[in-house]
Amino acid sequence: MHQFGRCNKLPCVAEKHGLRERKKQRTRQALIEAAVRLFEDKGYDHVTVAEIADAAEVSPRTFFLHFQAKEDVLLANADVRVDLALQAIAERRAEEPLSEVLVRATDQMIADTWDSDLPSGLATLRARLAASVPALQARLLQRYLTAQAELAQALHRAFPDRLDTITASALVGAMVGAVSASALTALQRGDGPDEVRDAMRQAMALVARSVT
Amino acid sequence: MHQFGRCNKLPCVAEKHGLRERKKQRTRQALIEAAVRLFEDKGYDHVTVAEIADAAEVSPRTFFLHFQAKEDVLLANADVRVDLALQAIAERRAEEPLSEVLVRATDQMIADTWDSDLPSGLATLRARLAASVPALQARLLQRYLTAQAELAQALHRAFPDRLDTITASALVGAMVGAVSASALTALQRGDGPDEVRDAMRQAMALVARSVT
DNA sequence: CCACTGACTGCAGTCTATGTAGTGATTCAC
DNA sequence: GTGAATCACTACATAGACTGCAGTCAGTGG
Repeated sequence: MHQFGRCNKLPCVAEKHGLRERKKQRTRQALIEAAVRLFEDKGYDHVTVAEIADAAEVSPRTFFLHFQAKEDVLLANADVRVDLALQAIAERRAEEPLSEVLVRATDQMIADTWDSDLPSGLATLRARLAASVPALQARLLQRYLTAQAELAQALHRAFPDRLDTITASALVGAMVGAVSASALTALQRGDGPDEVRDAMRQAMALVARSVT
Repeated sequence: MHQFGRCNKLPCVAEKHGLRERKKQRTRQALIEAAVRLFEDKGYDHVTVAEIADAAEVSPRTFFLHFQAKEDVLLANADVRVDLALQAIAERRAEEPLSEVLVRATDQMIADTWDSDLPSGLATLRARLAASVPALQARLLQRYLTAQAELAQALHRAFPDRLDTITASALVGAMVGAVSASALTALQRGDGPDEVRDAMRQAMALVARSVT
């Protein structure tokens, strides 16, 4: 379920960063796993940060050294996906049309979600909790917004003539909005990983059609 | 579902629900005004609920009898009027194409939101704070998000052959995502109300193009 | 071997938010 | 009118998220 020792950060280059760093990542992973398990058991609201820390055998204070807020422990891998999309945009081939870049970037994110979050059930848990816990929902949206801003800026820089700032924002907003909405609907319908991925791709294709 | 919403804005004198109700609305208004003034003075983060309550000459406990959370005091009158969009969908004329219904519904929300926010003196502050305070940002979009499911369902019912559940979700998600993202970008750029509205319309048109 | 960094700890404190038990002013039933 | 019910509001207490500070100690690098 939770792959051990898997490199969930960027390219596994930074893996050899000494014992100290490895310990830190082990603590972080322990916190995440403890949190997920407790959330599944007792529900988000009935789990305190102190409990999570206790289950991970660290001080409560340490939790906040790793995560800005209680909610963030569930969004731990979100940053990686944004980086993937940014990279995909940066790697634009000469004369590659906008629609292709957009699809490639989005497909990267979908693929990563399918790889890491969907099989582990993390995506399902997150969707279920996000639907029922307002604080989490808010935080999730906030994350999406900052990510969207980054992506929009990158896209605007990649196509300075074609896309003004507003259009770039709208395009990214449409893409993220469509993909997450369809994913959420599929998840709530009880679809399996493959079906969820297909729903996301379908949404992506829909938005891609608006850029010709 | 809807609070008694005759007039949620300008001084609606005719609300003669007895002395008790009038007193309640007076303290509510006092809380809002105190909050706005303090937020302008010291910034959102540096104002505590206790201070707001104190300035309004009520107990801190009373604040939470009127508002679910600190953020809500600024969004008190900024309800998302989903009804208008739902109504616009329900009023679909025979043979009216999907894209037109979509645009009509979205335009309703844009126009109404903006019209009712403009005359209020708080609109500017709310926009500025919504663009800069993450917690508010999230709370505001959260309201739109809750509307998405309703809208998607309505759209699916209006076009049962044309739109399956996933596509309807994707479409609504794309629309809301695009409009929100472009509005936020415009706001953060310092645009005035009219420019923000134009940005929203531009985003709407972009998404509308994906349905032919 | 030793200075230094940095992950982690414990504690005290702030602030949001809620539960509980009241009080007093309105409102209603008779 | 008068007693009872209602309800906004209060004071008090508490949970729990999060922070600042002053450390400890293991890991790192010279």
